[in-house]
Parts: sequence; C-alpha cells; structure tokens
Amino acid sequence: MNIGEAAKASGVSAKMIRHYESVGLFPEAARTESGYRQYTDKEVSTLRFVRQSRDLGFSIEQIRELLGLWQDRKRPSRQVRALALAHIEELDEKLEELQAMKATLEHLVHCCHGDDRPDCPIIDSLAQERNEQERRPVGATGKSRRGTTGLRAGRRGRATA
Amino acid sequence: MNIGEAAKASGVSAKMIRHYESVGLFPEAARTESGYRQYTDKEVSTLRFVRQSRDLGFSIEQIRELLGLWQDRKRPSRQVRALALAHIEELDEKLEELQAMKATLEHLVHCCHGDDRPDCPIIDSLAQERNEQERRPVGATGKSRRGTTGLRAGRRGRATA
DNA sequence: CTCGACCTTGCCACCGTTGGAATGTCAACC
DNA sequence: GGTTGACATTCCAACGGTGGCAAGGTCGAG
Repeated sequence: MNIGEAAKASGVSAKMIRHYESVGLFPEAARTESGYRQYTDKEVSTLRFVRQSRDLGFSIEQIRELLGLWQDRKRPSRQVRALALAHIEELDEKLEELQAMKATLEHLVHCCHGDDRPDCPIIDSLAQERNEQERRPVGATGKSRRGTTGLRAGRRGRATA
Repeated sequence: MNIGEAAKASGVSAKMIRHYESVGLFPEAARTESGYRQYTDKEVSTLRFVRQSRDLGFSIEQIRELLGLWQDRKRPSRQVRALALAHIEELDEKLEELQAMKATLEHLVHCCHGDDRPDCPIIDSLAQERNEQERRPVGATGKSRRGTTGLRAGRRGRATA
C-alpha cells in the first residue's frame, strides 16, 4: 500500500504521515526499491488511531504516550484514564478562557447600538485603561499564569487534501 | 519613553511591540539619535488598545481593522459591532469543537474502570474504525469545513517578561 | 572607566498543518 | 519504444503569536 492509499484509508493526509514519521511518532515505513513508502493494514490502523486522537485534541506528545499504552497490552487502564482526564482538564481551561472572552464580547455588543452613529462602547472599552484583575470578567483565580487558549491556529484537514 | 517603559505601561511586551511594528500594525516609532524607540502616551494607549483586543481573542488582522475604526472617529458603530459579532461566532465554533471533544472524552472516561486491568474502552475507541459522521458526537452539521479550534498554541505573557 | 540595565537587530523554537517547488517512478495507453 | 498523468520523493516556507538567546550599542550612576 502506497502512502496515498494509506492516507485515504486512515484519514491522515500523506503530508502528515510523512511529518509524523519525521517527528518519530511512527517508525520509518518500509520502502520499495525505488523509495516509496509501503504500508500494511496494521500500520493503517495505527494511523487511524493517531487521527482519532488528534480529533479529540490530544497533542503529538500525548499521542506518543497513548500509542505506547496502546501497544503495551498489559498496561493498567488507569494510566489511559489519567491521560484522558488530564486532557479534559486542559480542554476545560481553554473552554473557560474562550467563554470569558465571549461573555465580555457579548456584553459589549449588547451595550452598542450598532447604528450609524459613531459612538461605540465596544471601541471605548478596548481603549480604556484597565488593570489585570478587571480585565478578566470570568474565572481567572490567578492560578494558571499562562493562558493557553491558543486561538486561531487551524487543525484538521480532511486528509489527501 | 523607551520601549521597556511603554511595555510596562501598556502590558504589551517589548518583544511584541517590535513585532507589531514590523508587521505594520503600528507605524514605526520615533527614534532617538542612538536608535532607541520613543513612545508618547498616545502610542501607549494604542498599545493598550491592541492588548485588550488580543485579550479578547481578536487576531492581528482583526485588530488592524479595529484600530482603523477606532481612529476613524466618524465610523458608524455598526461596523464595530459587526466585527465583534463575527468574532463571537468564531469563538462559538471553537467552543463547540472543544465541547464536542470534551463530551466524547468524558463519555470514554466514564466507560473506563481505570484500574489495574488492561482492558480500556478509551484505547479501544481510539483504535476503532469509524466514519466521518460518527466521529463527531455534538453539533457538526457539516457547515464549516475547516475545524479551527487550534488547541495548544499559547498566548499571553505578562509583558516585559 | 566600568558596570549593569537597558536598547538594538537577527535568527531559532514552539505547535500542527498546509503549500509549493523540483525531481523521480509507475502504470497504462498508443 | 515513448509519452502522459497520477503518483511518489525531498526540502523549504508559511501561518499565529510568543519566547529565548546572542552579539552588539547606549545610557546613567558609581
């Protein structure tokens, strides 16, 4: 099976398959004499595993761990569960951050007439001087220093794209 | 005012001030004879404006527009409102995506005993073959092609850091 | 004069993914 | 055989936004 077929079958683009290999998420694939990568069904399921994991938002590093746990058939399910729970927490942090932004924005939008007149509370608010505390309307107990929302980055891509 | 002070005053790191300038979000700052950037209070408030916008998750390009609207004192507030609404929609898409991930994960975690035994529904699920539809448990009417969650990227940084 | 704190530019790293260029290979058709 | 088109290969760059480091210049106080 060539890389293109493997891509279609797994839902991971050929591009990303090579990338994952180069990053060491995958062992190097077997090659034909001319250098084409060859994939077995087993490797395709591994690819599919990676794909599903990424769809759930796991990072490459986390997937590396997941793959390890998957291949170790004796590992306690506790370990997998812990990994998943940790990821849920990450998701929660991001959710909170996004929700906070949304809430603030909705408030501002609510305050703005949005007509032909130039005065606009949204712009005014952005221009306003504020201190650290006031700026975060929701949550933010000051625990996690570095916000990790990481908006706009773009993932996914239907493979073979 | 040197760049360091401007950074402290605005909450935008010196690094990012230079970056924004290089990207053209800012006009080039005035310089001393020796080449140090000089900032006025007015420029600091612009910086603050940028900072607040970023805290609300606006992209550089959106901020560019916001700045334009801010400086044009005659623009109808409708325009600003529209920009904000558009951004809220973006946030919503991301929220939905994250929530879908979380829901799936929570379901899986719920199904997994998480003990010393090796059998684990989480891993099993990741390994499973699935088609496009089944993979997305929430929302996903197929409208927006490119998922834009963009997990893990990391923003913020308290300035002057 | 020297020291430390600041500034300058520039380039690299992260994250994951996509795109392109330039080139090589394979299978099918005439 | 030769040509064509769909594949494959590699490498390099980009996106967003931020941080980090290095090699140098500048400033003010001691």
